[in-house]
Formats: sequence, C-alpha cells, structure tokens
Amino acid sequence: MHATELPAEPPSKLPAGLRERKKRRTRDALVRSALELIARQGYEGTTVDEIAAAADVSQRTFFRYFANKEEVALSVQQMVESHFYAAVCARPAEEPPLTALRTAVLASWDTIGAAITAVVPLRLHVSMHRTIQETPQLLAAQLRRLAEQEDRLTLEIARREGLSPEDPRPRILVAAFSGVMREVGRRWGGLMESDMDTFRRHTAEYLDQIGPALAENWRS
Amino acid sequence: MHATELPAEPPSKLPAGLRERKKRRTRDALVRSALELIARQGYEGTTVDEIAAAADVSQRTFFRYFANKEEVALSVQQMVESHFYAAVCARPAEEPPLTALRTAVLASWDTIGAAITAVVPLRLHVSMHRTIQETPQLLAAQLRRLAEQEDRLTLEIARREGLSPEDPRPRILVAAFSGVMREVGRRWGGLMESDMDTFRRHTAEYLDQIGPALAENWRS
DNA sequence: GAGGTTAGTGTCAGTCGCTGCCAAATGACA
DNA sequence: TGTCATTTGGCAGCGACTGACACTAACCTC
Repeated sequence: MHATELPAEPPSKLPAGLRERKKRRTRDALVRSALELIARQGYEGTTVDEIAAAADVSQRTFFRYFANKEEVALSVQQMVESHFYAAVCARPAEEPPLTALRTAVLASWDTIGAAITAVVPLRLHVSMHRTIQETPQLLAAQLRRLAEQEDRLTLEIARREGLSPEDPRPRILVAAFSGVMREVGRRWGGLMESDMDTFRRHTAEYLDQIGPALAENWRS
Repeated sequence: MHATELPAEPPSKLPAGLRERKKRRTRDALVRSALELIARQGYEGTTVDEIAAAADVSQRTFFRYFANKEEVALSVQQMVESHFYAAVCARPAEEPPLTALRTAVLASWDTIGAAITAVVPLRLHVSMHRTIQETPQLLAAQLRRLAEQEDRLTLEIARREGLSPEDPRPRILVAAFSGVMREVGRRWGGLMESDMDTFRRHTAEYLDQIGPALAENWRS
C-alpha cells in the first residue's frame, strides 16, 4: 500500500469490499483527527503521534495513508481543487477560456460544500484554510500544489482551444486567473458564511478586472 | 545571532571588522559546500552534517547561519530575486508598469552574473536551478519565496501608479508577469550560455504575449 | 467451511532535520 | 593586558519519516 493510493475524494461511490470500506473509514478518521487537533493546537504544535493516537492507529499506519504531515493537512483543500478542475473540464467547448474558468469556479462552489461535509465539519475546513496561510511550511506545500493545478489547467485550456502546448497564452491566462483566485482565497475566512452572495459577486467583479489590468494606462 | 541576520547579497561593500569578514567567509563557505555537494549527490542525498563538515564548522553553527537546509540551497536564488526587485524600484516613474518589469528583468540580467560569481561558480547556480525544479520540497519553498516577491512587486507597482493597495489590477499584472517568468525560468538551463542573446529575445517575445493572452478569441 | 493467498497493521530500531543549553574560544575595546 | 560581548562546539533530545519483520484479518478457492 502506497501513501497516495486512496483518492482524496469523498465516498461518493461506496466501495464493494469490507477492506475498502475499512480503509476509507481509517483515512477519514485520520483527516478528522488531524484537522481537529490542528485547529486547536496549530500545525507545528500537533505531532503525527497525536493524530495517529486520536484516530486509534499506529504512527506507522498514518504514514501508509499520507506521505507526510502536510498531506493530511491539505487533503480537504486537495479535494476542493480537483472538484474545481472537474468543473472546468465539464464546461462546453464553445465557451471562451476565461468565461469557462469563471463559470466553473462559481459552479463548483454550489456543490463543494456537501462534498466537504461528507468528510469533516465545515468549520474545520475554514479553520484549516486560515492555518495554511499562517504556517510557512503549509503555505509552501499548498503553493506547490496550486502550481501543479495551474499546469493542469493550462493544458486543458490549450486542448480546448486547439493550441500547441508551447503557446504561452493559456499559461498567462491561467496565471492571471490563479492570481485573482489566490487573492480571493485570502479574503475568504471572514466574509463567507456571513454573506456568501456578496462574496460571489465580489469574486465575479475581481475576475472582470483581468482584462483592464493589462491596459497600458491605469491613471485615468 | 539569528539565522537570517546576514544578508544574502554578495560582499559588495567589504565590512570593517575582522569578525564580520570571518562571518562572511564562513557563510560563503557553507553556501559553496552546500551547492557543490547538492550538485553531486542531490538535495535529499546531502545531509546538513556533510555540508557543515565540508565547510569545516559544526552542524550547530550551520543552523546559526541558515534557518534550515532549504535556505542554503535557495540562497543564491534569493540574491537574484532581490537583485531584480531593486532593478524594478530603479525604473523611472513614467514607465508603464509592464514596461518597467520587462526592462528591469533584462537590465538585471546584465549585472547578476558578476554578483553570483562572487559567491559560487556559475555552473553550481545553474545546477541548483535544475535541482530546485526536480525536488518537491525545494520547489515548494521556492514558490513560497516567489509568492512573497509577487507581494512586494504588487505593492511597488501600486505605489508607482498611485493606486490603492486594494486595487486588484497590479496584483493581476504581476501574477501574469510572474507566470511568464516562471515558464522562462523552466526553459533556462539548456538555452543559456549557449545562446544568451536568443534567450533574451525569446523572453521579450514571451512577455509581449501578455496583452494578447487576455483577448477573448484566440482561434484566428 | 477449511485451506492458502493477499493486503493492512503494529512494533522496533534507526536516520535526519532542527533546537535548547552550557561551556570554551575568540575578536573588540578600554 | 584584562574584561566584555559574540561566536562556536558538543551534547542531549524531540519530531518527522523509513525499512524490516512478524501478526492479523479479509478475500478466494475448492
């Protein structure tokens, strides 16, 4: 068994065997325990031993499910990202790229909540989101993940538009888009839940700035 | 003494005291030993003990100069980045932002070589550049550094243009620019030295794509 | 339903990154 | 030259992670 074998996705399709179900449960227990402990004690203040003990498995078993401590902390985040990527791939081919990305974000937000709650309570995910920004090591790992996501998105956009993978334009577009989304992510925490509709509108307005941001003269 | 006290810059101004000079020499020796060993054995295949031994200091002393193993591996990279940031700040205020960034890159390339060679031979820096892309942990740390650089650049651009720090446009511009520069960085390695002029032209052409990349229709 | 096969788990020992603590050495400066 | 502030080394210890091996439990025949 390798650490990255079991998908990060929620138990959408319940697996046949007892073995598989047991693994799913163990994995979810580890994620829940980890997020709970980290929310209470911080990332660096939480040891893998504690997480494993809270999920009632040995430390060695923890490392059979997650390659490292970062991975369990970012596992829900990872789920959100692949959720979004799937939404992008589902957009009709006639949509221009930026529109597809923008629509996919808003669409994926409609359904991601349920997928998260299937694994951990939402407050733990929100708390983790804050912790990631504040913990250098986690932030670094997260940025690497996002860079990989940018690569995937770039490829997908190039494919949709029938461009060569060498063409720089998809990459630039995705970089600008991701820059906006990272800023949006930063402002999350406080605003969401309280006023999700305002937040969605806010995001849309932000994305509308991508065009104007490249105009040569801003001082009007 | 704290780990981040001594600047990463080359010994441009030679310090007065013997103590300072000795610290500088120790630091440079650690960087050289580290890059040499990592080039030969890879990042994960090189232990801090080895680096310290090669520089003829104790492991404990290593950690007085660098907060962690990543920091010594990225120290030259960090020098290059602050070199570029300084070049941006030096651009005249009437230049439009994207022009300033673009000119600053090309200008900083003219002088960075000497600054690097003052610390390590160029081949070690090139080798390190490759290693960073290939080593997940290093890449993560590097991306976090670059994200901080993006923050600085965003602030500087907003300042130059007299915009509020809330305005999303500088951030988007910097994100697009950085996306291009990361792609350029990836293609470095092989092309440079062999044909630096072609490479510079290539980069300029890449940067010219930032405008067109946001046009709605690419399929012409 | 008893057999062997396969896969997941716990234990243990070990490496490596990194830190706190104290004592020894060394440049700075009167 | 003697004091003072810094820098250094050694040591002990923690936490993340890994390899090896033995044990147990699910699975798959016959």
